[in-house]
Amino acid sequence: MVTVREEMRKGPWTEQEDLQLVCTVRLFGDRRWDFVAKVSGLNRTGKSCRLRWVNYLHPGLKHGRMSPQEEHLIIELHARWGNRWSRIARRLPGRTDNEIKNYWRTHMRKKAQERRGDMSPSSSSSSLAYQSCLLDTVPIISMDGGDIHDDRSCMARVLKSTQSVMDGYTMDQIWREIEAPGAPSLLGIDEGKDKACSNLPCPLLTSTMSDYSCPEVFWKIDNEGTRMLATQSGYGK
DNA sequence: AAGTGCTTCAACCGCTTGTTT
DNA sequence: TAAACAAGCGGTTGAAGCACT
Repeated sequence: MVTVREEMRKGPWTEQEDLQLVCTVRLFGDRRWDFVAKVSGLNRTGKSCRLRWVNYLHPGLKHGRMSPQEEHLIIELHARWGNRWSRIARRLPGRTDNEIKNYWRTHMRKKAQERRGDMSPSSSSSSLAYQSCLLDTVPIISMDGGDIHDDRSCMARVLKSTQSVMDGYTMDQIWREIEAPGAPSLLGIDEGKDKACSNLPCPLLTSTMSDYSCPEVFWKIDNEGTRMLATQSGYGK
C-alpha cells in the first residue's frame, strides 16, 4: 500500500513536459487543471500546469517584443486601472498578465513616470481599442463529467500508445505550424468540427480521438466571444 | 578570459473569488 | 446556506543571459 504522497516537480519545464501538457489539454480542455495534471502523467500540480499553459503554451500567445501600440496601451490602461494585469491583458490579445506585469516592471514604469507629466487624461485613443479575442482562437476539446477513472485510463492508453509519435515532434515544430499563416489549427476547428483532428501537426491527436472512444466535448464560442461547452453531458454549465 | 552587476522573465506563493455540492 | 474545492490574480523570487569592467 502506497500512502506516501509523491513530491511534486517544480522549476523550469522541459520540452517533453510541454508536449505532454499540450496533448493533454487538447484532449481534455483547459479547465480541470487538477485532472489535466493527473492524466498527463506530469508530476506537476494543476496550478503549475495552468500557469505553464496560460503563460507559455497557449496557441494564441505572441512571443515577441511589445509593439509601440501595445506599449502605449499598457501605459494608458495602467494609468486607468493600476496593477490590474489580467484586466489589462484582456485588451492585448496574445499577451498574458504575467508578461505585461514583467514588461511593466522592466520597461515601462520609468517611461510612464516620465510621460505622466505631459499626458492629458483625455488622450485616450479609441483606435487602440483592441478586441479581446485571444481565447477565441483556442481550439479545445474537453472531457465530460463522466467517471474519472475511465477518463484517466483512456488517457493513459492514449499517451502510452503515442509516446513514440510524440518523440518525433519538438515544441519548435509545433509552434511553427501554429504560427504559419494559413496553417490549419491544431484541431482543424477553423474549418469545422467535422474535420477536427484531421490536420494535426502532432499525429498523436489525430489518432487518439478516433481510435479511442474518449468523451468528446467541444467548446463553442457564443456571440459575445465567451467560450461555452457544446456538449451533451452538461459539464461546465 | 574572468568576475561582477544588471536585466529579463518563467515560475512559485499566498490570497481572493467563483463554482459546486 | 455553508463548506469544500477549483481557478484566477497579483506580488515576489531566482536562474539564466547579457553587458561592462
